Amino acid sequence: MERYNPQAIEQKWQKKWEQESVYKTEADPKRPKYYALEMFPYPSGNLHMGHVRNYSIGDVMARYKTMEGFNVLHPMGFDSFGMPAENAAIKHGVKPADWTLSNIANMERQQKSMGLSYDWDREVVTCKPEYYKWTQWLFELFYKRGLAYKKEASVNWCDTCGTVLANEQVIDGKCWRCDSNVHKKDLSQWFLKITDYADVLLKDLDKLPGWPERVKTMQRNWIGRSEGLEFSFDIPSMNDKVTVYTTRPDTAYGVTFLALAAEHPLVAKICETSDKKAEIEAFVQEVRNQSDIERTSSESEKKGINTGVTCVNPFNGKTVQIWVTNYVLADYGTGAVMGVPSGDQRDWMFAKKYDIPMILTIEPKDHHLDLATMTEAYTEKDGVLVNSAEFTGMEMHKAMAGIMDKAEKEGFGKRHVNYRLRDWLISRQRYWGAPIPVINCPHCGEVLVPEKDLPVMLPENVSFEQGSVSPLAQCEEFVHCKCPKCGADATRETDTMDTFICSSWYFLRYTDPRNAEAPFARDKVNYWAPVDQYIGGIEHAILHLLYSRFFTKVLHDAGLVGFDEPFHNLLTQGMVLKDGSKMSKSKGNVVSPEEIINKYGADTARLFILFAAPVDRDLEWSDQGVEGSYRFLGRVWRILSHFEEAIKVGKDSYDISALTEEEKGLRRILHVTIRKVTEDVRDRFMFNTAISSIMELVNAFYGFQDKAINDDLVREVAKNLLLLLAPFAPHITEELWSQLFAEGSVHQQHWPKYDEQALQQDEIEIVLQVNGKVRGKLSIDAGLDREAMQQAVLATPRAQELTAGKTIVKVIAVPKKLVNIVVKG
RNA sequence: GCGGAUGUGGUGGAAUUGGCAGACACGCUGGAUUUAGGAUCCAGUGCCGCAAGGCGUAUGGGUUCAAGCCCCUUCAUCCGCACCA
Repeated sequence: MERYNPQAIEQKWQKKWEQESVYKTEADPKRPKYYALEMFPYPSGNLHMGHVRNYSIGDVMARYKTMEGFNVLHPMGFDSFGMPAENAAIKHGVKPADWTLSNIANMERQQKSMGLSYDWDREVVTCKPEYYKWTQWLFELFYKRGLAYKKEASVNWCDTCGTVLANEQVIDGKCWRCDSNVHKKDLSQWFLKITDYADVLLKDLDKLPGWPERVKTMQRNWIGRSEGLEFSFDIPSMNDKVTVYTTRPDTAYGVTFLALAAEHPLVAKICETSDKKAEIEAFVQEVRNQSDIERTSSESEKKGINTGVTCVNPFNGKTVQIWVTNYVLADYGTGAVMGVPSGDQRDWMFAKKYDIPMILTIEPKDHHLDLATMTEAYTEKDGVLVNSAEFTGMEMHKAMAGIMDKAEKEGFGKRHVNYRLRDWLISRQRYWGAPIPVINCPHCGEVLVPEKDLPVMLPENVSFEQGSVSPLAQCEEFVHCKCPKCGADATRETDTMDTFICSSWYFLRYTDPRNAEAPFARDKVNYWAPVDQYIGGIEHAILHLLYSRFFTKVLHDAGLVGFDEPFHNLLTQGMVLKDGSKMSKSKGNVVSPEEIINKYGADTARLFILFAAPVDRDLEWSDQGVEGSYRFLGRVWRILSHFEEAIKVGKDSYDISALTEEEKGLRRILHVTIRKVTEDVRDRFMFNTAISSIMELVNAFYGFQDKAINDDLVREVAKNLLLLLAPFAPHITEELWSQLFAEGSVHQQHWPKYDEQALQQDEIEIVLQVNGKVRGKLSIDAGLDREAMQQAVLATPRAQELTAGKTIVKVIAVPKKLVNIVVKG
């Protein structure tokens, strides 16, 4: 046999697999299915190592499950709408579609060079009309179900991207994509009512044991459910009311002021009649000029202004001042907060600064507090009420319930659940996205584009000028249309949808990708979906994974799918690092997958990336490590070449009892390896240790390189070695399989099963300990029970020597492991 | 500040249920082969020590015959959330 030449064999097999449609899949209700999915990429132009890691993990699972007999769906596609294509158009004058499609072509080529087992016939590209038609159709479904609406709101605006952003896309006050500062703007925008699903999105996280705890925690925090009381203070001078929300109704008797957000509608109303109008408005302006980061930092100084207007605490009839402040959030709760300095640290600091009185209402159970000597608010969630009328003396949790009952009974308040989660802002003032299929008619108002007219196509001839308004809004032929209801002249919605909409349902489209009548057929989606194993980066813990769950639940409620969670199991892979930090152009530490594949082949690249670290941990790239993986594949090639004759003359079925002890030892290692690799891949995603155990098998095989060995055993070892390695290194195993076994593709063989008999040993080595310290190793009969083992060990010369002149206090024997002799003296 | 994760040789990492710490690999050292280099094959490689032996899984303590693993303390690094009333 020739030398291992990855470049030659990899291309050969990739071509052959494609010609013979080896990875094509069809739904087959008679067979158990397995849906393996990697997060589809944005077509930036080139694969990076993170992609290689992602796809390598997914490909191992898909190939392994196929060999286990599952009907496997393993598709790929492109999340191809978004800003970068438009930026390329602005900068270089290329059309976003051309830029995107040529990037896709290049990335597909790179993906194909990895030898991934995708069914390319199912490819989904979100920027193609055949796909975004259904994205628009789904928008209309949401609209019809009352889950899509337009409203005027204070929204996040990114100047650089020239568009609004969803809350989830603002990271530390900055744009998730371009990292520039985000500020608030009042605009009329489209939202999806994800808040209607807040509770079920939260609750159903408990139905996902196959998700990392970390991701579930992040989603729980993001949804941010809290229970409390909403109640109203009367404003006698204005004949009005102001409603507050609190999770600490037990402190309601300690209210000494009322705090409003600068944006609260009451502020403007107060200004209408107030003689402090100018002062208040100046303060409001100052607050609104602060950046989001400043405004929401707990470190910022708490400031406010007394409006001079007062309101009445319905619990105790006390009159308190209404303040406008910079620390109350306008869009959480009611935008108004009861101020209890003794029970809340923020209120404490505010009251200290402005000399607002305090009332103590909660004390610890074991001692009294004195406002005069306190240095901070008492915020423990444990204590007894004081100064609280009929609730004085009551334990705080009991009081909390009692106080809420009182508010509800007397009709000035109601128990209320609040969420941190906001509705999803989905309109974007950009061109390269799916147009929102809505027409604005002067007579009929908002009208959906009829289904027969979908998709609303993106026009091709638009101009891109940086800093201008959305190209779509400038495109006359796009904007002007007739109202589908009354036929009058009307205008189109010129905003497009957030690309996260496109990616919230793509995994369903894969099940029926060419359907022209519907987003997917019910039988197909219900056969293949939900996804059995989803694999991707942790960066989508909230964004994509929350949105996809939301979509799935809405589609479930609409009867389109028979399940209500999209991803059964989730694996969040670690990052690929170089020199301790994430690969990036600016750091100059990028390793190009294409170069690595050209130099060593895809099998080496895949093997290294799977071997170098557990899948969920960050992986440090090592050029020397890659060499090591390449060397290992060379070793596999050489040892099988060396045994070529034996493999070919060996028989598949043979008399195992004829093997020598040494040969039995090798056979035992083989079957231990089969067990280990199976369990590591199937149960634990421990690809690194699966590969290391295959390496041990190869090392053991080398031990017979210059020795006489049974041909049948050689054949058995070689065959199973290739089967075990096939999911990790698909090309080299296919090539060796075709040369040595020639029974069709190695990837269409059955996954090997280990032989329980082969694992048995007559003699085993156990450890001898004295007082817990290792003092020797002994070989004993494997069949001995605890008692017999103890006797056998104590009788050995080594044990005698170690215990001579000492009193044996106790002997602990662990079958097949060790004997520990506890001695004294 | 709150929540979560992680911490093991020179390096990446292994130890699945409390039972031989360091599998496998990188690197390094030596040997074989080779005109030479490379490649390959073999052996060695936690630290201290000539050895016997001792020490050793971030820190300090505890439980246990036995602890990387369980409990408590402290520290470090990373991630998420963060004026959410």
